[in-house]
Amino acid sequence: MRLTEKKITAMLRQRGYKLTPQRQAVLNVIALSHDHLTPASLYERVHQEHPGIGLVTIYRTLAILAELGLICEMHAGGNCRSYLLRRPSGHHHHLICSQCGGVVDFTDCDLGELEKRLSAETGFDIEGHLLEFSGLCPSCQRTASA
Amino acid sequence: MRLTEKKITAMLRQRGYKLTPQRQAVLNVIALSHDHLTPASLYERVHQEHPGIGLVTIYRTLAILAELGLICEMHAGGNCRSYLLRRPSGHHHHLICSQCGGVVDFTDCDLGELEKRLSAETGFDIEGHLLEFSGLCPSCQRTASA
DNA sequence: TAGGTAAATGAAAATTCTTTTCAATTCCAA
DNA sequence: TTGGAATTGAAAAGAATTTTCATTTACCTA
Ligand SMILES: [Zn+2]
Ligand SMILES: [Zn+2]
Ligand SMILES: [Zn+2]
Ligand SMILES: [Zn+2]
Repeated sequence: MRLTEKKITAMLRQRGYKLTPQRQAVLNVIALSHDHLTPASLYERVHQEHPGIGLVTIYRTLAILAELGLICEMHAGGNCRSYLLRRPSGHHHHLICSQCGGVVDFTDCDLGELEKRLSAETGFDIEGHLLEFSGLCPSCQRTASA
Repeated sequence: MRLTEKKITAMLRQRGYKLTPQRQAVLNVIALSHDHLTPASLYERVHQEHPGIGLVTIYRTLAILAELGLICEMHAGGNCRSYLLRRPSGHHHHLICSQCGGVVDFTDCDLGELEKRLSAETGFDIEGHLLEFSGLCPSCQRTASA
């Protein structure tokens, strides 16, 4: 069990959510994974170890984690329902490998200047931004060139 | 009929697609709209003028437009199936009003430096990026403060 | 300017994907 | 322990999207 998972279980309890074995199993898979997971792929992984756990529980657990802000939503590959454990707690973005789905976080997006300029040019009151980079991770680059 | 729509019908023909009244109606709505539209909202608008046109045709037309690269996919609001006519033909991004859905394009994202830095730090071979700003357009700001 | 033909259409059925319902079970604070 | 609210899985319901198919239509060619 990782530190991140401990923190999460604490947060769950804090909000009155129970810590069931099913949730632990789902959390474990999410916490240990470094790629983004769809409900279906998460279910697949969880199901291997715990065949009793249903897809409904996956959806419900994802809803709770999203509510608590513990997971990040990914958009790579045109999929709006792919999630990753939130690792840096503050503002950050993701670099996603288009081959293996691996994700690396980065925190300094430096979009302040651009935002100011756009705001001035368009009159928009800018509230937020979505930024993601995609490419090939070092490991997948080797595979590709082999 | 706008210039953009003329170009589009030409591209359609070029690829062997027929120019049916149904497609013209769908194109017309997309070309004249400045907000992003989901298949359902597009259907709703098209249906008002042309009640015979079915939702299936909307989906099929969207698929063609996407294939030809004539529409942009939006991610704001967690919806991966919201589209907008592609206005600048080159690389560009969007500024989206979270209230009315209006979209403004901008072309100079200046992410080259950041991309270089991330590439050096992570070893990723970066292929592309997704960038969207969201906020309130001038008109919706007035409504909000009233 | 017909006529032939491949493409397109709409309705309905079939697939996904996601949420709701509900009875049975389980966590956990007292 | 035990009471009670929260959670679970199965099944049903609902929403979104795709496929199927018989019929119609655009548009190239003669
Ligand atoms: Zn990779
Ligand atoms: Zn940022
Ligand atoms: Zn607006
Ligand atoms: Zn860009």
